[in-house]
Amino acid sequence: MDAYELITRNATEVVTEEEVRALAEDPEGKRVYVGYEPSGVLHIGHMLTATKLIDLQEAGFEVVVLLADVHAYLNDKGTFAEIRETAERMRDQFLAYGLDPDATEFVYGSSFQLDEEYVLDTHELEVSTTLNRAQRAMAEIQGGETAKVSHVVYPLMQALDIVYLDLDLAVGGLDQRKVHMLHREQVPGMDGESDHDYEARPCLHTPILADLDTGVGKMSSSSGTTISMEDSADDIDDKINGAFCPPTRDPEPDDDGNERENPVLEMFEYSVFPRFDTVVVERPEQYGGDLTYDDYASLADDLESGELHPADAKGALADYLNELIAPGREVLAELDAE
RNA sequence: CCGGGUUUAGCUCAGCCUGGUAGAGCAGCCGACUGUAGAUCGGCUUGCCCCCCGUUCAAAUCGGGGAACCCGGACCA
Repeated sequence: MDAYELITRNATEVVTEEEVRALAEDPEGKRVYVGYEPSGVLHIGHMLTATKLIDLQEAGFEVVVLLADVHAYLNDKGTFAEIRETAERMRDQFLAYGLDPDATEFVYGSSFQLDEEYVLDTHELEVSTTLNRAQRAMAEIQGGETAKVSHVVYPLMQALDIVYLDLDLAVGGLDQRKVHMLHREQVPGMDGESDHDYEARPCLHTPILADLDTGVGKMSSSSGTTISMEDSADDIDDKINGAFCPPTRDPEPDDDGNERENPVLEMFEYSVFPRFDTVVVERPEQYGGDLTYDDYASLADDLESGELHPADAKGALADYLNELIAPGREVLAELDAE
């Protein structure tokens, strides 16, 4: 697999291909980031972007993980002290998940976002950005709540973070795309208070997993079923077993006409195969014995043809997810024991 | 600052006028059927009715006070 392929695999959107191809020519030492609001326990959505970061490390990138404490504060996630505490737990879990400690820099947002230059730049963006624009950028992140002033400042700061962290590439879930587009449109026109480079950076967007139980919409960490670092092996078995999984890549819409995905296949594609060269599906002799797959496509083909039964696929998915989660689960147990 | 509206199950809401300690839809859970899930059947759970005070034998319901949120007006002479 060449560098560009590795950098962009499983990405639903690359903005722009040309710019990322240029990075792929010499990825060594280039800087990429993802920003996360601190959260006590990583869920599979966090892990999905982390999987992409691991790809990028493999390609030679330096990874910056922004522990966005100020953003979490703006999004009403608790007192600043509480947020800082969960941020530390989050860092440990990312390392347990497989980020290379020598190639990963963890940065607290508050370590630079309160500097005078940064604050003035934020105000410059406030002047140049319409309320509508900022609100639209935030809509996906914000959820159903009524917009607060903090909600429109939030995406402006994200646009600036990419500048202040001296990045070459920004990564995020597809829900971050409007924020990234705001960065690309607004930042290049800035006067800017600092010595950083105010050029627009390319962006890479990872998929958003479908809801585990229905295949409709996106998996939510706040409601419904999600896979997280604190799940026991049994929890994962139960959750995966309950997942929506028709024997097809492309399920029919539900009765209300909502598009549906196959979340079991999505997790194989986006979480399991990027981290394991081969996947063994253990299967009782009566159903034909074990199956081995080297890539996602052949597994999905077998599910569609009926060669691989969904129940067996689920068993294998649960095992591999458990393997990915186990180190983080141990870290959490140690932290909680203190 | 002024005015109007809203607040009841996880969600959307009905009930309030005409007091008798709560309902629907959706969601969720459990079973049956499928070697998974879904669909389909069958069954089940859930409530500081925003808070406080009062009236009453009895308050989600009436009266008073307060809170949160939504919307609007005014201020710009």
